[in-house]
Amino acid sequence: MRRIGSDQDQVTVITETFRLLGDPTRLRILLACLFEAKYVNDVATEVGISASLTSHHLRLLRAARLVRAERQGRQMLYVAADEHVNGMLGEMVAHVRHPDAEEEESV
Amino acid sequence: MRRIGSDQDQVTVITETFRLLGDPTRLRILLACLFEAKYVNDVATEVGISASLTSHHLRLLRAARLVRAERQGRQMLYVAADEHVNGMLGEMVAHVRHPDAEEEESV
DNA sequence: TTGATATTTGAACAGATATTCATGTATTTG
DNA sequence: CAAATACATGAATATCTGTTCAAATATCAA
Repeated sequence: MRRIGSDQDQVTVITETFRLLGDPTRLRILLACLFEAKYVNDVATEVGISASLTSHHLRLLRAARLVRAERQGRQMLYVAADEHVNGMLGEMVAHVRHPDAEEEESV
Repeated sequence: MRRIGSDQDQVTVITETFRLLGDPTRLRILLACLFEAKYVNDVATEVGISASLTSHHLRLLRAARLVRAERQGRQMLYVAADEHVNGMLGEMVAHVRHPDAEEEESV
């Protein structure tokens, strides 16, 4: 296995990407267009927020290459970027669902 | 594949965990005790921060079950929790290293 | 017990950030 | 052209969060 974290810049990029996923609204936006491409307004409606806020978040997700964008007429199609995003979310779900919690602690 | 994100509470827990990984200092702490258990002071020295700050972060990582703790005399051994953490970091690294960036954009 | 080491905890502050609202831009339709 | 639709953008703000410092706790040694 390759050592992770030896590169300083890489840690910066990684944390930036994790940080983006660390907001409930933004994660719901990403999940909304995980399996199928969607328009901004549809995402906004599905998540239950304004189109403006949706656009703000999509811009950040796009800059981090977590979603890709494509114009269709006057609408914009957004979809989750690559399969690593999917895999990462899968591992995270597996971690959260982890059964053998030797000690639970309320924050 | 199982659908992700249908459960509201699960999204909350997942974002909370992602948020913890989204801080450079905290991620470096986690990386420091990824492959071997380490004492707080050693982690602090390795990362280059105070023991106090290290302890603050380790408490959060522990609450999210990202690390496990074990007392050894008057020292505390911390180590990354399960293999999902490793897998998740691997997928994230793969995403960041992704070659086919169709369009780069500066934030 | 007293002192030293290792870690934890709490409060306070400074900086970051998600959200809202108003405005601007692009694209299509009449 | 003008009007309408769909997004994007910028500024302002209220909240959150990482960090520091001081003090507390725990464990061991003498």
